[in-house]
Amino acid sequence: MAPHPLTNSKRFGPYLRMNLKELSEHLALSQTTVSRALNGYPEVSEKTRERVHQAAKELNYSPNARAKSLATGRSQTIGHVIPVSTQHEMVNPVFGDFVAGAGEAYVQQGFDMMLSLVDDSDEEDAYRKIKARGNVDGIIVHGPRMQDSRIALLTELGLPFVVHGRASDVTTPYNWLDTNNTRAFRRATDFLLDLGHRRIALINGLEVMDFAHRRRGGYEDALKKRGVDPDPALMRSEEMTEIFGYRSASEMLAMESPPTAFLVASMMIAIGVRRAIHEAGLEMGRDVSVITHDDDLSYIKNGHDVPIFTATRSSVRTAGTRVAEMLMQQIKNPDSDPQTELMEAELIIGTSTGPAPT
Amino acid sequence: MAPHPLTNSKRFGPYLRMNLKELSEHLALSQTTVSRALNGYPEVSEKTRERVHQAAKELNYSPNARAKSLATGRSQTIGHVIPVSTQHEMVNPVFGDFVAGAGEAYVQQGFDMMLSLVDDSDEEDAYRKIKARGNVDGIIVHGPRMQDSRIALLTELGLPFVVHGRASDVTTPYNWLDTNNTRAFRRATDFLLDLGHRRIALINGLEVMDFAHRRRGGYEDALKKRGVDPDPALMRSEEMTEIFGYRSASEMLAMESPPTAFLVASMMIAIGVRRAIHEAGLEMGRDVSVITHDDDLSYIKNGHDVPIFTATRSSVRTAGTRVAEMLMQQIKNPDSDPQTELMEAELIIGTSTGPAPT
DNA sequence: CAAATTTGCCAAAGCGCTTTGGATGATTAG
DNA sequence: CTAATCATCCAAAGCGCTTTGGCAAATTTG
Repeated sequence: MAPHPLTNSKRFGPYLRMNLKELSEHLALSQTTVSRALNGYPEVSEKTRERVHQAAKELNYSPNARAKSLATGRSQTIGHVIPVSTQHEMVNPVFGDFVAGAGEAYVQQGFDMMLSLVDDSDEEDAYRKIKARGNVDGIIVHGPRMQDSRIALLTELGLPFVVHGRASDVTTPYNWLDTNNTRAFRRATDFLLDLGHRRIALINGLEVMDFAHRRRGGYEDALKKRGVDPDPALMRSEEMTEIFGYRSASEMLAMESPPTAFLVASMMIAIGVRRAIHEAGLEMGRDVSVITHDDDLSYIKNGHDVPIFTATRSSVRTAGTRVAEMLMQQIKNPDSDPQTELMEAELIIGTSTGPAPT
Repeated sequence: MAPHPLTNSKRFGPYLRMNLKELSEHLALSQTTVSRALNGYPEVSEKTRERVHQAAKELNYSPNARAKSLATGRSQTIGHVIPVSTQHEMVNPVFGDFVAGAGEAYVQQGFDMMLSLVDDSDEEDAYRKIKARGNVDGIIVHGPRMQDSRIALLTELGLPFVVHGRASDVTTPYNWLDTNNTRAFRRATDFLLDLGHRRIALINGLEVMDFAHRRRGGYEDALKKRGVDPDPALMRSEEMTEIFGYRSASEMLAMESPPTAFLVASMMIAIGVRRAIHEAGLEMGRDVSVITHDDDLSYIKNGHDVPIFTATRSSVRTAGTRVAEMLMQQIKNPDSDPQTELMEAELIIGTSTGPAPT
């Protein structure tokens, strides 16, 4: 009845954009055959397939992703959902490396990557919408908190997902990949205890975040096991900026009984702590020891050959790749059991630690 | 003839997902009317519109984005294309802030954001494919080089785009937003010259990148205008990491005639330079001055109340927002003339600069 | 050499939406 | 009271692809 409003001249830019119909007419074949040829189905002779591929390349044909996705029900797209609230998870330098790692995995398997900023306040609605709008086949959940309602919601929605991190309070099984934060910080604390330190400060990330909560757990575990009482005056928890590290350390170093060592949650914090130590006229590694967690970020490397800081290191970029692979696997095989993966951090020894001053 | 393979039970997860047909049957209305009601067309009575909205909310209906986009020819999605080559632009901490800023603008106007990693080697093919696949309405070009073939290509393809930065060698008009890098570094250099510094080092980003090239231009301009010959031994150019800053400064400070001031291209470099200065037993701001460019990143703030470093500051997050807005504007109004915007950086005075030692 | 397979291709339906060009009944004008 | 005008709503086509079920022609089989 009605001609469709989008005429060719409107749809195509100044540059030609082929569609399947045109390509098949050009080849004097049906759309079916061309489609099958391009998608590697067996019901087409090698000669024809060759011809089709040739023509597709010459005429610069790529199938329209939206049409394809509508027809197949799969979008070949992964969503990364970034919670935005007071703090912006995304601007965290860690995010860049994570996403870079994931991106590599997507490219390999022909997936696209979509970012969505979601406000904490209408989280539930947002995730429902993502499902309904249907432009992703699955999502990666960033920044899990200790108790995170998103996991139950997504399970209920039946939208495949993998969590980067875990939510301590969720007991139902789900897909996650996490660093063994507890163990890393227990080891780091042990290392400092072995060096004779007893007043060890913890400068941590926000402890609503699951990873920060676990790190603190490891730290306290280790202290208690040696009969050292965790001192609340030596613990801070906030967003992991340089300033936060600087301020915390400055203030603690000014205490009557200052810490002799700092265990901190990120390179940025560590850099701030180092500044505070210098400013106090002390030397790092001699007067005060520092251990940091190191996400092995490309732009904030912990030294080149010799590490600057003693650190618990775990590559967040590798994590990104693995999480992406897990999700794509899950999408391919929706009935498979939930996968989990725990990455161990390695303790690398730099020049920022030494025996406790006597 | 053939029933479609995707049955309801397969398409829907365990959770109900409404489509337009079902919604309209539920309301005893045609799909046309429901569609018009939801999209605010006038040919529908207020009472009906009300009913439709009500039902949509109750039944948790959101239109399928892929179908909608196929029907309208618009995808409501912006692509961010990240060149990956030796270095990974994306992992640059700047990227996180930029994308966060852009993301906010997208949310406002109901756009989605898609990231694509594109290898430099098959750039042309990749951009063609992006156009053909048609899942973005426009793209944002990151990391422009001095001569950047992407601009001509995209213009030819007729795919709306905005460049974050500029390409010096491209003379045809196109949409861009840039910081006035030349001016910023000229001012910074002038500032140091005014303080009596004559041996001023430049620790720059990769100079194939347009922004770095311009910064160097500003620096050299200022020097020459005062009759100071730019000394190649005082100039370095590489990826802007902490290590690079540290190494460059260490080496230069060990020269026979070391620089008395450093002009550097990023906070990370500056932090490395500071480390080198401390390690050399010098004091920043007294023995050696440092000015950095400061992108005002959320996680690498240049001090709180009092800036640490004297800096040329320009918020990359604001840039992200503006670029996104420009692109959406351009998409809405494809025939409008190319827009350009030049952001001025402000010079903020911290404690890292002082008169040249005599 | 006829019958049973196999091979290679095709027409048409369907994915879920928008939009065109009516149609229908209510309202107003002549 | 009839004709013209509106205000609402609808059927159906089309966006560009995949996939089902068929159907000739070529090949193999008995």
